[in-house]
Amino acid sequence: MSFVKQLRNWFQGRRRDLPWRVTDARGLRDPYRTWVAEIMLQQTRVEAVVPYFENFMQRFPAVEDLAGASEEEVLKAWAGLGYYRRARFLHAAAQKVVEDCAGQFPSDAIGLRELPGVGAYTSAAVASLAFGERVPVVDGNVKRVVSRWAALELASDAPALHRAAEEQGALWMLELPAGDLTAAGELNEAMMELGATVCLPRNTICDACPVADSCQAKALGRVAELPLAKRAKKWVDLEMVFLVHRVGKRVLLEQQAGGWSPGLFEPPSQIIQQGTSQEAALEQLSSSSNPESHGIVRHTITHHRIRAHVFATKALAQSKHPNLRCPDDVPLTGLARKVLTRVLG
DNA sequence: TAGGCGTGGTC
DNA sequence: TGACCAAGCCT
Repeated sequence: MSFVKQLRNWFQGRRRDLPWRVTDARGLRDPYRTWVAEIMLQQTRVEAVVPYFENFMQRFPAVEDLAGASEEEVLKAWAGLGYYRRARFLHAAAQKVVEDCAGQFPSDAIGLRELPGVGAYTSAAVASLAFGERVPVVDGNVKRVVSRWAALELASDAPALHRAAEEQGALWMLELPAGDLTAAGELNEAMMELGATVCLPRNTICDACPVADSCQAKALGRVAELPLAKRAKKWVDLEMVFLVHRVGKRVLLEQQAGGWSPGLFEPPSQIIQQGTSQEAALEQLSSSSNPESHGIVRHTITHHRIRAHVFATKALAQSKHPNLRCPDDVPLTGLARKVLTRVLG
């Protein structure tokens, strides 16, 4: 039996009963529900999505309800799911569908791709599941399955693996029986279901795999190695001291000349060099009396992991210092915001 | 194109 | 415990 037939047979026997897997008489799904589910599922586990999806559908049963809601209402229904930009895009896309398309979703992947927040994955998922279009989806699951099945020596985040999965998926689409509107969506979901329940990142369950007999990685005993690990970030750990001079509501802020955020403002800081002490670094910043410790804030920027020791003092020698600013008046770096929040609340 | 975005689960 | 991951997208 072919890969496609084996996979479809397997999936038909064990597809999970999920609230967005509701089909009409033709076996197709409602595009609105499908779209909302796929956006929610981005980088988010099925179990986490289910209650949010059901609540969302109750609150916004149709695309017109979503388009007519306020952004605050939408964000409230999204609160806790994370990646909140998804909710704003979802809201904007609903308004676009209602205003520009009379409430009708574009019926192919190319058209769907025009909606904000809808990328290569989501457009293919909705097009295949709601419209029967024969386009392959490529997500993390599909890439893992393909990389093992074909024993590709590629990292999980390599663009070449994404392309290979797309090409292989397009070939599998060609094997589907003509005239079957449900086949493409079913194959796409079967690939993802295989990756999510059997062909796992770790502890892969090859005994339960319907295509183990044609899997190259299994034949080579390399399932656990593929896809190759993405190159680990070379983190540089940095220890810093920040001193926040306060005079009333104003704070001493220095504009960055270079560094990570040229032009932005931060309180004076000092990197604690290897072999030197926090106290020594602090003395570089202030000759004034005992600064008060406000603990440590952590921040990550590019490949640096920063632990910043935060100190504050109200005793500034001359209160007419030119660099005294209201923090709200100047652009602050992300790290400066964290430091100031720690001191000022 | 590499990094940022949120949260919860796993080891 | 912290690092890493999970149905991506945008800039």
